[in-house]
Amino acid sequence: MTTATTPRADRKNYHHGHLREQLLEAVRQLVEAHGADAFSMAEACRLAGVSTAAPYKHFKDRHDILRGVALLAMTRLRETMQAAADAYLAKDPRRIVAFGQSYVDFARAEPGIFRMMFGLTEGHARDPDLARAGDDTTVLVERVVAEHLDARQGDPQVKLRAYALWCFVHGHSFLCLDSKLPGEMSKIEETALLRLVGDAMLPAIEG
Amino acid sequence: MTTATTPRADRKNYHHGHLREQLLEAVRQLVEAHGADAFSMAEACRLAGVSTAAPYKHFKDRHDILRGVALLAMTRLRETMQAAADAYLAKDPRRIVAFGQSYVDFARAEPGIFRMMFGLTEGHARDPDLARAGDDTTVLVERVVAEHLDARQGDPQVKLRAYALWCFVHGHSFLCLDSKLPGEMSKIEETALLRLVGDAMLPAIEG
DNA sequence: TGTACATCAGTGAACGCGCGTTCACTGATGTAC
DNA sequence: TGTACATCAGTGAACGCGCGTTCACTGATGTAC
Repeated sequence: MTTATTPRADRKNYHHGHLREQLLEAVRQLVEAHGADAFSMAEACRLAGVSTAAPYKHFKDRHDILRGVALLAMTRLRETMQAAADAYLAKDPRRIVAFGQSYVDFARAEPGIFRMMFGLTEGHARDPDLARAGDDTTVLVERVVAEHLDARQGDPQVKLRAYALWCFVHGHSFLCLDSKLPGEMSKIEETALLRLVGDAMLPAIEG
Repeated sequence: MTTATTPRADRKNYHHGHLREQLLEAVRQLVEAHGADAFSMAEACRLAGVSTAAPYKHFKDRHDILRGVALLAMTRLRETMQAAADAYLAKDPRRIVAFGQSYVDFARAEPGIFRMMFGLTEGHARDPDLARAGDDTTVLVERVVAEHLDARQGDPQVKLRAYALWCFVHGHSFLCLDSKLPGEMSKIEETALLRLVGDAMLPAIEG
């Protein structure tokens, strides 16, 4: 949100003060604009208004800074999902729809970042921090599904259904970004879609 | 499959004969190995055993050749799915499972290509040939779902359910690649998952 | 069948480019006394 | 409060690199006569 780019000339102090944060923000913008593989350290430095050597005081290399951006985004996504869930009581049927919707909305709002989060294939893919962030999201999904079904969170049936639901929402998000949608899917139809899937998938635990 | 790399030295003739095909194959390998953004024309030329200027007799630029690879892969994926569907009678409940499984199997067998197909964001994303290939796949999914439900293919309910199913399979594929799977999901569990989703989602058209 | 010629798929050398990273350095800040 | 000093976040110049693309060219192939 705060994009206060500070060109070298404009800066008062020799020391930047918030370079780490500002580099992460600059890379976030670049990834969103040009994709994860097209961003360059040089361009990020230009955006942040520092020399090309400055980032190496805060990050090991370009993979490291990208990993940092992905980690922040993961956290942001989870907080968004959490907020969507918190907006409803546990047994409200609208809750699970809003929960899934928040995921899709995030993907649509920040397609470049969303793609990056799930597209890192190089060394950073196996980063423990990123893995933990992913696990946290898994736990959140399982908790919300368990509450929806009024079931125990550890129940294998809950885990299976939570995963199936996540697959659906994740797939829909990606297909949206790729515009593989059949025609154009309005917000209303999307809500219907989410509800259909929720209704079909979730109560099945009793049967 | 046929990876007959022909280094310049080994080649008998001045003219290559199958350079276009061989370049596409070389790029396919490189994309699979290093990702869509990491492949380089130069490396593809080395693989195919020609000078770096040769490709420009067959492709406009690097985007053009990447688009060609994506198009071939799209076709290959659709044929695989078609074959999976053809292996069962229309009303066999195993058919829809095998159909979805073929999609996931393709993603797992060629993760780099699969990622590329759905990750092109630059100019080629709006390529008409690619769009048509995507539409063909949509039609195939809708037909198989319609046959499974013994319903008319144009039925909006069929379209909706076909899309929901595709979302699920697509999302599962991506999550597999990213190893976001809860624990390790064996082939058996995956079949159960696919069947669960099919059972939950597809008969719902009557209710 | 033989020859002249148009075509065009290949060559290889060259270009300019922007990149990631390193280096010895500089100067602001915080702390010990 | 004043001074000496360690720390470390910044600088800017330089490096080597591989890339995408273009160029004038070469030589194999197919065709018209």
